[in-house]
Amino acid sequence: MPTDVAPGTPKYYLLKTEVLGLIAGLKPGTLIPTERALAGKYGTSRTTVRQAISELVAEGKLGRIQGHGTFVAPPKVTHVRQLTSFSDDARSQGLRPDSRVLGLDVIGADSGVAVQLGLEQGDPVTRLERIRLIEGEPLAHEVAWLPGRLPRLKSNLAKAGSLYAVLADVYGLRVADVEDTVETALAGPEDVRLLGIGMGAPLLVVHRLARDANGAPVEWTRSAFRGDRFRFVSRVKSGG
Amino acid sequence: MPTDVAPGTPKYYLLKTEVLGLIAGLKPGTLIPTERALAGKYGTSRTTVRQAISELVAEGKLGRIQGHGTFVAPPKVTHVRQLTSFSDDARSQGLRPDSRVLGLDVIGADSGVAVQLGLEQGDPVTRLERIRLIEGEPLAHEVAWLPGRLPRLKSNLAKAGSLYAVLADVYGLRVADVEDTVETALAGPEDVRLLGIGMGAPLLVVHRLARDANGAPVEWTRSAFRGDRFRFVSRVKSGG
DNA sequence: AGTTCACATTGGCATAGACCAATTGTGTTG
DNA sequence: CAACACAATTGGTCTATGCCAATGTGAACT
Repeated sequence: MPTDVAPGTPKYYLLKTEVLGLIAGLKPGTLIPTERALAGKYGTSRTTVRQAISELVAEGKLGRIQGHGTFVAPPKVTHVRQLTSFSDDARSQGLRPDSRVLGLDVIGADSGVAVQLGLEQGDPVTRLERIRLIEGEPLAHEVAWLPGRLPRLKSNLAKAGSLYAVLADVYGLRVADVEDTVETALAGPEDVRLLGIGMGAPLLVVHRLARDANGAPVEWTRSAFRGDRFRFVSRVKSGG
Repeated sequence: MPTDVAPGTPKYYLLKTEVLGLIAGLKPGTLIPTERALAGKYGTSRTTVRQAISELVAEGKLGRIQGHGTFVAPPKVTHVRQLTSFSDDARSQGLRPDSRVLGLDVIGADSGVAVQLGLEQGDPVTRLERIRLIEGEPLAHEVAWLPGRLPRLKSNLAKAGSLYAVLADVYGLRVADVEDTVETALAGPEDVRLLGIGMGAPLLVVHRLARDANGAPVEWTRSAFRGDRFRFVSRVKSGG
């Protein structure tokens, strides 16, 4: 461990940089020593080792599986969050996207959804809940609310894959502009279950409101992306 | 504490929801019981209380000051990350922005910066390091690299405030489009020192590459925003 | 009245140890 | 040879405790 450090730097942070050096250049998937081994090697408690490793996991540098071990994580996936769909974007990077529908129902809008979509509370909305996967790994949990009923959406969605394509081609709903809100959040039990991540793992939560050319809301979506596996890119061109 | 919970839910998570209920409706700034008091009240160890509170702090729900206490945090600031400047955007929301210049030098480009700006390693670049404040609170740490030398930038910047305004009006550099990459990161010692946050606090790190109308790089910036105090908004209009 | 200093309080960091849960390898059994 | 049972290993959670660092308070002293 380094000796010439700024005073006040916590020991777990030194250990963190130590482990970072340890894994530099290693291939993703390579197992690193166990927590107990690291604690012994660096003369610290397992608690301290866990804090260091927890942060490296949160940053996407390491992954860990209970009963198996801690390993070097694969690099983050870059997601260009434009009008393009999740699927198209992934494919353009040579990645194999997939989507699993967890639920598709017509329900009464709760107050939050009603406000966003400009409806009255209780008005019928279509709720589509999906898990987004890349290379077979679940990376995002997405719940979309669409105004009204969309008959046969499930089968249409199965055929086309992309929600925006189905909305445009089948239902004549064209998205003209979107507004995304991006913030950080921490994984709760549901995120843990659906995404296979650890409690408290950082998430990038995106709320999207899509409108058609007349400004009428078409879609209100909440997406929770794994913060350790994702980064977003947005491009903006000047009007002038 | 709740009794009818999903099996396998950690105790610290129950405590977290408990505290969330405790602070619902309280004004920002209100002090909550001390960690030791909560540990006693809920029959847990202080370690567990700290884990629950740490996550609430990371989510921007609580804040804490050593020696003082733990308190309800003010709501997040929403930042519309467009071509508009930080200052203009804050002002448009009725907030008082400020900027503190930490450093302004001409240096030789390191390899990373050279790649982004399309220069050779060692070519002169102007490095501008700033802290961004809103309502007197430091919320972001920003380092910008600009190709070449920009004489008298410091005084011009002091007059205009906005970097983009100075670049356009004084140096004739007009930003035509930008590409932002947003990802999560965790605060290290330097972020802690500059932003007054806790070790390991979540950050929203944005890398921006700005180009002029000819596609020539104008600016390469790394910004670290406090993830507990910020959310980003981006609007995209369809071309068609 | 103002300043200084000691002390109690509160959060920050770290230790040591215990038990649980998931995984994996091993050996036994059918 | 396949299937199952079991034990070892490894990460996940929690307790109990100690000391440090920053803050605020109040007494003591100019």
